[in-house]
Amino acid sequence: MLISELSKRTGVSIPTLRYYENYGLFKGVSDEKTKTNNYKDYDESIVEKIEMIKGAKEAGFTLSEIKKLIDSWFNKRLSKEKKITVVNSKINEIDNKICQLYKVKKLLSECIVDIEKGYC
Amino acid sequence: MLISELSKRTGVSIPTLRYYENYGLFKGVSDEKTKTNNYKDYDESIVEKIEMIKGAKEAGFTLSEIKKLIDSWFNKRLSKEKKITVVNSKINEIDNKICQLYKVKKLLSECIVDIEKGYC
DNA sequence: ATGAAGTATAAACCATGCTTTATACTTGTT
DNA sequence: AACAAGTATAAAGCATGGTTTATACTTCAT
Repeated sequence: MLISELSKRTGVSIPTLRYYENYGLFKGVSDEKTKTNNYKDYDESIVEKIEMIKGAKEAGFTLSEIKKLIDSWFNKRLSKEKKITVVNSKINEIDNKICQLYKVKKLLSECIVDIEKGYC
Repeated sequence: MLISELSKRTGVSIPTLRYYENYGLFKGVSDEKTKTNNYKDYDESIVEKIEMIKGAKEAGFTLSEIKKLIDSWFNKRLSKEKKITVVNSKINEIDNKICQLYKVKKLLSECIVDIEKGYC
């Protein structure tokens, strides 16, 4: 598919998609031999990749972190063990974030009690 | 306490503290009458406030969001009910973020299975 | 009383993650 | 054939959340 469809499918704006592609998060292919233009083609796997990027971003990861994750993920030279190590360390980070969020939630819940008591 | 101690107590750099103060997240007092300087004094409640800011930031809230929360929190003119509404809506946002993090975690766990099977 | 260290303020600078603008080529419709 | 709409690239612009720099005053130890 072309970039406009990719944008529709993922809900990510065209400039942002180009920014991501330029950043190295994914790569469309432009078939230089058979086509007169250099329009790029994006396949289904890229839709999935972008959904993953969106999720990771909402979870608070930076593009640089996401890129590292994707790079190790699709790097054929990396051993299974090393890939798993990278992904597991991200899972740990997510656990920490979840833990942090529960702490803030607790703080805010206490805050509500204080408000009800008229302390603030 | 003075700003350098506040920095030590909270682990937040002095320029960042000044940035936050300037942003309106808290306010030190400089006693114009009794002191020859204009050094500001920060009390214990400000340490707590900054811990809260740190937590909220790690949880992914922007300074602008945090400011709104603090403003409503300490705004005497706001009714109990309105304060509680503001804080509850933040709690909802936190729940959503937690949910999102679990989704990404699930994605990464599936990814590990794929790596083990040699799919990527 | 002098120099090092702490404080304050303002302004410039910087990285991240985009968005906007400008330019140029391609395609598709009429 | 011509014009709107889509694609590509590069560069500039922008908001957020700081850090760095420059300048000046205050305090503290000697």
